Amino acid sequence: MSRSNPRVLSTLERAGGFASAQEIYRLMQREGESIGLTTVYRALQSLVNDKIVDLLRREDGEAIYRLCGEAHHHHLVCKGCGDTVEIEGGAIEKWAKAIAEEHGFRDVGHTAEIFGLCAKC
Amino acid sequence: MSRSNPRVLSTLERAGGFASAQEIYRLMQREGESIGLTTVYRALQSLVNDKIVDLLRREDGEAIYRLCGEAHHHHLVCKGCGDTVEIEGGAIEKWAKAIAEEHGFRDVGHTAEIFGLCAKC
DNA sequence: TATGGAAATGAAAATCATTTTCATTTGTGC
DNA sequence: GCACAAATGAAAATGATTTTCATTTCCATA
Repeated sequence: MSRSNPRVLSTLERAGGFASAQEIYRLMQREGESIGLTTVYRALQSLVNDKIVDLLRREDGEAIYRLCGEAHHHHLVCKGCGDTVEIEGGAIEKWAKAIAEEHGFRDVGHTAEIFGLCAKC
Repeated sequence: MSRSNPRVLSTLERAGGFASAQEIYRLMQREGESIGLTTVYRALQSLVNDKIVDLLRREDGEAIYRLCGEAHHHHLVCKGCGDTVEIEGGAIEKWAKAIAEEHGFRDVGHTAEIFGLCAKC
């Protein structure tokens, strides 16, 4: 039953604990690992079932997988050059939690991103 | 320039202000409206650009469009039933602004969404 | 050590939302 | 009426994800 392929999990870890199925597949290829795309998808599904990774969505709808418990962070992205800064979101975490509780929600996650023009652009 | 087809907007309203492009298309077909799927997509994109509707994602990644008020707000979305609550984000506005300034960014916007399971699910 | 079946694998095809292309139609000002 | 821009939509392209199915790998047991 457990199709949680350890090579896929380890690649996700190496990717910074955050990547799409396609990215993981490409990464494994580049590293000379022999694996099929189908297997990557199945392994990720299995990891989600086992609650070892979270399934989120990018803005364009593509599925991205994140290791559970991975300290998650947010991004400050430049609209001009695409430069990205990882930021801590302590304030956000509290805000999300408070709002969710207020409305009776549980099992709560969130996404937050800031975008603008960096100093250079 | 304005491709905000009024028939599409009115169908989205009739659908309860919440539907996917495919659903709107099917609904219009069923009602005997003659329209192409492409036009539905273009009209929705245009409505999103004009900030007349919000673009969200279902669990499976499909885009769903939702009528929204003018005021900038955030969403608390139920992963189970898709129920959505519009929330004020005063804290977020300040946080985003502060972080952006700290890194020398200007012309700043942000996105933030909270998701979880609502009381009913 | 064989062997039989269950689980895992992956290539290729299928699916499905969305976007692009491009030829045609519609609308508007002159 | 006429020219030209904008709108339309059918069909093809795209891209992520899932399904199919034949093959391979494991593993327990004879």
